Amino acid sequence: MLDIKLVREKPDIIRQDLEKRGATEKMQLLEHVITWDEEWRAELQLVEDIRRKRNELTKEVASLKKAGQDVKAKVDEAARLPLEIEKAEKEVDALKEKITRGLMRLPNILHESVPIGASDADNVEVKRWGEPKVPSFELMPHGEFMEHLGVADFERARKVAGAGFFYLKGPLALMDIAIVQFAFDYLVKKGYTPVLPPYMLRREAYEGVVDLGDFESMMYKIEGEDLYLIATSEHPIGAMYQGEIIDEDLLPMKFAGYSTNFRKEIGAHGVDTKGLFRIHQFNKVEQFVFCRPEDSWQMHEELLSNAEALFQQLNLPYRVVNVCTGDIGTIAAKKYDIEAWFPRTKSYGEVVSCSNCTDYQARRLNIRSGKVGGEKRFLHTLNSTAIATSRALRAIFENYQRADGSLEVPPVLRPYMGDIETIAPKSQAASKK
RNA sequence: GCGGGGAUGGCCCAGCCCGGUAAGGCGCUGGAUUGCUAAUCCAGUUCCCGAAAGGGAUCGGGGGUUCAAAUCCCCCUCCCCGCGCCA
Repeated sequence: MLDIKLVREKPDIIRQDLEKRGATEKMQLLEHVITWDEEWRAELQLVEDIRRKRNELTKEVASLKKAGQDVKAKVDEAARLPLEIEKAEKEVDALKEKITRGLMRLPNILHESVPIGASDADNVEVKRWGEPKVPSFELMPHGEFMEHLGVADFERARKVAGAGFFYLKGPLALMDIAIVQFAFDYLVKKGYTPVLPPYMLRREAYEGVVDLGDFESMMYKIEGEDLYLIATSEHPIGAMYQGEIIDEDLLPMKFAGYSTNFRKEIGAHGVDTKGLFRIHQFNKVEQFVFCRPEDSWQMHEELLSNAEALFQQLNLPYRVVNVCTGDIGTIAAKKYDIEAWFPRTKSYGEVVSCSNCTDYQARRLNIRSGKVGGEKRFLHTLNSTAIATSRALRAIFENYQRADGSLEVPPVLRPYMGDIETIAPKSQAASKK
């Protein structure tokens, strides 16, 4: 959420930003918010004048009573005021509500380095790592390959839960956990605090992290309870400090969260329908940072480099893109995506999303930093995928696929998997050193 | 699910029975003073509008009674303790 004071005092900053985004309707919304705010302040003045009159009369009544004098005249005069107050107050509340809703729909102010563009096609590549592999044989789609190896069962998952679910079995189940451990080991060494958060949040907490109006269509809700299954551990970790004031000396607070994530909408179906690219449930290690405003841009780079390090150690080629105005969404001031190389489609696909939300999320969550009793300000929040096992597994099952129909286990994962080097058809035949 | 106890400013806590300016402590910030990492004293320390003077709001949330509600009445939410159920 944007600061109303920014709207009031420096609307041109916001206008320029919306211009960059080419967001015409938002531009109109901004002008409305400005007008509503003026009206609100005028109306507020009115209410407060009446209230003041009432407060004066109330005091007079109190002192007259104390002195044992007649209060009837004053009481009669005061009795008329509540109705007036109520009327004007309704107006004030309605305007305030409109303003708040408007503010929440206005997007964050972009960092100057965000490229201008209409869609993900205009994202700007800023880095490329690794040699994209061009296989000498025809690769199986990862889902099919997993079934071929007998380590995943999508059919039976469909039978019991519907499309978009999976059973991972044998070495693949181990590999999923191995990826998580591998990522945790790396981040913990870097000073990140591991967190296992609640997998469900109450509506009120969820409203703090996302606009449920936009988001609800992809959320799973528990029937008969005020609980939503989380779509990412970013949400419970962000909500963790809702309404609190954090001592600046404790910043930055860096977390490595792990959870299963639940999402209803899984988007377009296509060749890779069978598999782990778009699913209702997946596992992810997430980085989340609360920091001082002056540190957030440096933290943003740190989060990206952590995620990069994981893909480098897995030896999965990737590129980094700076996400453009048309693709960035409303919350982030700047966003990098890491796109891993998928040799079967000979294309890069999104595996990591790394955002600096500046104070936009913190204002909505009402998380401030400072010395208690001293000056307070909204802190900055950042979030980034460290690694999502599902998408990493797809990349692994393409990049490490062998012509003989087996899979080479990435060396960095072997210590977490009983040192197996290969997964061959018929999972029980997985070979050892 | 049943019974009981709670929710007051950054934190702790008084006020509620009996309606009339939310007391006190801790912490923090600024200042004064003193020859010493300290003590003492003073001021400030929720939010909103306002250039300021000043004003307004605020006691978990919502409604009601009243000239006036932290306080009285009704509804709701959450937390804690015990019991029950349970991995």
